[in-house]
Amino acid sequence: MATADTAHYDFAAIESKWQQKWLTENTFKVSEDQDREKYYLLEMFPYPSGRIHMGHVRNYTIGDVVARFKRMQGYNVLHPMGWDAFGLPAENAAIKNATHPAKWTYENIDYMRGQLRQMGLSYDWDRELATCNDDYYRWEQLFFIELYEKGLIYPKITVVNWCETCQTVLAREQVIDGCCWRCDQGVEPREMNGWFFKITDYAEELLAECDNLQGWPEKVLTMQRNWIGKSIGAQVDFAIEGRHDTLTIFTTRPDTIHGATFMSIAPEHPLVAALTKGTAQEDAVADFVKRTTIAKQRQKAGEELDKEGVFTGAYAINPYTGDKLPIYTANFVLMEYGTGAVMAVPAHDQRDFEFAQKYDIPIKVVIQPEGEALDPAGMEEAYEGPGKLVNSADFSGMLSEEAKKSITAKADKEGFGQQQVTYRLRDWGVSRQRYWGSPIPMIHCQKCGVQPVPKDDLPVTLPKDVSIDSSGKSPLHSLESYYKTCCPKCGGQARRETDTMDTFVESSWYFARYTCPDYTDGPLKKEAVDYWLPVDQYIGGVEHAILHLLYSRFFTKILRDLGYLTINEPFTNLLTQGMVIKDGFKMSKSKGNVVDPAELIGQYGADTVRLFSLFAAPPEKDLEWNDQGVDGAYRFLNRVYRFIISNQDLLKNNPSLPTELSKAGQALHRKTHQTIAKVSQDIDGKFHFNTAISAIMELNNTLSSMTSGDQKQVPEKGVITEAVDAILQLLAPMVPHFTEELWQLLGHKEELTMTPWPSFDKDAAKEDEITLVVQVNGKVRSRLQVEAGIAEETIKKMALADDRVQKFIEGRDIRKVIIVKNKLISIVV
RNA sequence: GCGAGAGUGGCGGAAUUGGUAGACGCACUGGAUUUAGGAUCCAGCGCCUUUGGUGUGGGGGUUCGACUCCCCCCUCUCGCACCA
Repeated sequence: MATADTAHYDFAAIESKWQQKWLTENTFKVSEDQDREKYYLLEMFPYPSGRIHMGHVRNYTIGDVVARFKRMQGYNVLHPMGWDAFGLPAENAAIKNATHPAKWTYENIDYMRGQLRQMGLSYDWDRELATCNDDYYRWEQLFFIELYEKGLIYPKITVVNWCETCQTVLAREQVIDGCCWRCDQGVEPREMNGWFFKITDYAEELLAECDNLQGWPEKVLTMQRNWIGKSIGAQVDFAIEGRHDTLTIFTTRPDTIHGATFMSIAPEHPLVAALTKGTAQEDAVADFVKRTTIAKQRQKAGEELDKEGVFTGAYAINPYTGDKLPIYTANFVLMEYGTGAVMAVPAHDQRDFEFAQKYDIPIKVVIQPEGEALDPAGMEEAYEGPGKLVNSADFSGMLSEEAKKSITAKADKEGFGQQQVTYRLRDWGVSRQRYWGSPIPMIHCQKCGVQPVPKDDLPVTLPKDVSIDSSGKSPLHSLESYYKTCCPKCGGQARRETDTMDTFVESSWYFARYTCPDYTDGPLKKEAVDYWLPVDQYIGGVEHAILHLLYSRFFTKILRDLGYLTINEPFTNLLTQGMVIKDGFKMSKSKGNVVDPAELIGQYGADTVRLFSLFAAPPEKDLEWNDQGVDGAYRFLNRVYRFIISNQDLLKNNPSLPTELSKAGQALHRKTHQTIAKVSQDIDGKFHFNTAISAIMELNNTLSSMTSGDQKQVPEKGVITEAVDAILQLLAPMVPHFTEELWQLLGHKEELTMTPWPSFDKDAAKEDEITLVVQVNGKVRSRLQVEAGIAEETIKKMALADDRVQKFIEGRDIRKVIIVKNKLISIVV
């Protein structure tokens, strides 16, 4: 510890001292305790990329403040940490550095664990887990098999983006202008067999339960709802002229069906080839399909292709009108949504309108908006709103909403259609042709087909003795010792599935495994999950608003249905923290605006870095990084430090509060309790750490100005002690090392971590003197110092007699006087 | 295009059952102290034509009183994006 006249506190010594103590004493270890109320606080676990960045610092600081705050409030707080350790970057790093993904990953974990400890985060390190360990992923292999048995996992052949050079499948975002992001070679569509989770079975529940997630930001819920994308409409079969098969379409506007003048189907639709085979159109259509496929692949995100299509030569019959409608294949129809085919109503759908104009197809109005008469000849765009039906046989005269029901009912009754609910949500494809992931526990037998690995044989361990070459190809596909196996059913020779699981599978249930990370009798220990789950507060970046959070919600529901959990939703409250920005951009290596937390911690200490990241912005907003702001945080801590050091003797005997207080004593006592109230409210549930810190700064400013040399009246020792204790207690969750050290220095026996959060005295916080604002015609003209609760008549007299007020009311009629109790008096002249 | 959110000093941000706009901090300016300081302390700090006026993206409205409520418009950020 430094001496009194030193300007800076010795953060390095203090921080390592307390970190050592927390580590060796296992201070934050918790277990189930039925007598205490639990609080499960979780931050999204990191990918072990190498070193922590500012985003981590911010995320984990926010979480740690809440954890420490709740602990001081008396909760049994579960606050774990682990590693989302599988994934592609490890393979890329392995190629680049000629190492092994496992080595790279475990080294990163070791390094980053040290960095997190340097931040003074209050984790129960006994619960640390890494998803690349087989004692973790073995359980998701078990889930996989159980879900397969329940029919919630199935294999499907899909078209994927395949890079022949790299021998791998590419995700949509890895295809850049139709080429591989890594080798820049052309990407081709390829049919591949993959495993799918039937998340669509849960679409309705996932959607409905959004309404119950009151602790989630509305923004995230909206994104989830849109992603699930429920629409209610009708499915209708159109007969195809001269053929026995039918064309089934989905529409949300059955009310417009009498206005259909053509049909459009997706280029990939199986009927396209069937309808044109051997006809004059065959070549033209095939050419169009090929061109469109390429164009779609090259299509950049956000880009819309010009509407284009080609006539197939076939006609569909509108079951309502008997009209013969030409069937086009069009580039804007999506195979993956609805049935991949739509009826086209140019008068009431903008896309169809544009298409009809281009190809000179008739436009038929069947909806008339109120007070307007649409004329097909004069229309410049489709009318998509509601209205009254016209040209619609028996349905003419109905309003859109009624017509939707009646028209669908007719289809249902006559057997050519029915009401249909459609979701945008697709089943979750989890197969990855990657090495560094959890093996999919399936076996392919020529004779018996697909067989799950027997549960007793789990885990299917990812072989470590492989080398990763620069091709990017997973070594598992050619590793004979791995894929060569026996069929569990017939015992014959069989091939093991060589794909691994999407890493999102691991992160979909880790929060549950934290409750019993060492449990070996199963994935989840009932007593542990029942006590700890759900997570009370989850904190992480908004970039996970859709996928990770949706998959976790889905996993919670399937684990419930498998009997492992009893909860419906994993995260009661969600806080999505903003990004860390510098010079207007998100910190990134490519922008060159990265600030390394390690350097800052070395320069200022963890407490300062924590304090600044809390103070600079409220957590849900982006944080603009400012090096000078860090200085400010550091200066504040030093001011507190110097005050305590220089008043050590006064504070050390821990004087108690006198019964009679001087005026100065009363004022400081009041400010202390007002600050306790403000900080408690700001942290609890609101997470307004920035305003909490500014309130503590105010208290500190009051304290130092009241006790500086030239004051006539200084507060009593007991009041000063109370204020100093409050400052340390209120700061404790944010700057834990700093406050512990000073707390100990002041002679407190119990660690601050274990000390209850201070309570505030309502009476003490009450103001007895108030500044009353006097307004004339809505403008502030004067201020009055009055006692609280003074009579309104007295106030009125005082205000009217005030010199500054007199100037503005002299010689005018007073029309009205409005008094807002303890706030202001407004005179209208 | 659709959906959500946001526009307040030089900067980060405070303040909304309508009631002192700019808390707290950064930067800046002046002073003190110091061998020196990027340390510390004191004072000042929205703008203007400063006994006053004006000001929370712009315009209008309600009100004694509007950052806050209502209407119109502009800008920015994020998400989705040919979803039939």
